[in-house]
Amino acid sequence: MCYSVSSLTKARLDYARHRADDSALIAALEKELEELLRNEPPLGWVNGFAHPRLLVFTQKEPLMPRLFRWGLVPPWVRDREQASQLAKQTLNARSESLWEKPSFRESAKGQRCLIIVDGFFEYHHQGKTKFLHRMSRTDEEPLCLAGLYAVWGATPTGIPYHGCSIVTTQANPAMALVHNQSKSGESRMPVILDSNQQRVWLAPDADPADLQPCFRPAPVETLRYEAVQAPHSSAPSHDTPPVIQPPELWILRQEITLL
DNA sequence: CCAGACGTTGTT
DNA sequence: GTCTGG
DNA sequence: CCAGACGTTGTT
DNA sequence: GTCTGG
Repeated sequence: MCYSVSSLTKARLDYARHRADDSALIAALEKELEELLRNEPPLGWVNGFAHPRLLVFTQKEPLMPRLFRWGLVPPWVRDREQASQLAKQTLNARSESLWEKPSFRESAKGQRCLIIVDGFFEYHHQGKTKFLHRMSRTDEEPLCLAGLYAVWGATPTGIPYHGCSIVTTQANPAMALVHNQSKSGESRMPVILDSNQQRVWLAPDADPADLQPCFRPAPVETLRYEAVQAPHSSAPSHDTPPVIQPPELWILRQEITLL
């Protein structure tokens, strides 16, 4: 799950308000953000395998906006080829196994981050037809996802690669319906942090037990679940796919409302 | 010992 | 050429 | 994004 | 770097 997101300039800027509480700090942060995003195209739809740059706030510098590529490469990776292979395997990180996986455990200890997007995408299947859905917050705020990051290839020759990974957890009931695999198939969603959980996730001294409560699936009412026109190309798109209302999804709509 | 993996999701 | 999988 | 598949028969 | 599988 969570292999595509959207990340627009407005949402990125909106987020500045949450990262600070006095007006001077907010102004400074907004300035940093505008600088950082000046030449950064807005992404209405982007596939993780394209490794786009996403807006993150790190545990080390919680008030400094950064752009990290989607796809974490652990520091022990030897060569470029292996790095690009790893980056494709680390778009997501299971919250249940963060502490054991060689690719994630060092990042889990000291390189956690917040990843700011305004939506993520998932397919709903009906027979041979699939309907792309976009999930966003009902309160119109950007989504703050739990993330891990790592820096790779800090050599004299090249610029190091900054990569990140989106932490996932069990799907909430609405996501399970949208992502209708039912039965033994387990459905997943990204870990979405409220403002309290954001502080916990970035706390430098947090241990696994402290972080566990962050992994609770977001309440159903936190998100809006909309069918959208699936992009024709897998290339990153400036435009957010438009919302559609196919009659085939009337029952699904009803089921979600009744939750 | 040493080469090879190191990951996730969904099987509609 | 087009679809799928990672 | 981009590499890889794209299929059938018949069973040491 | 560390673990697993053959």
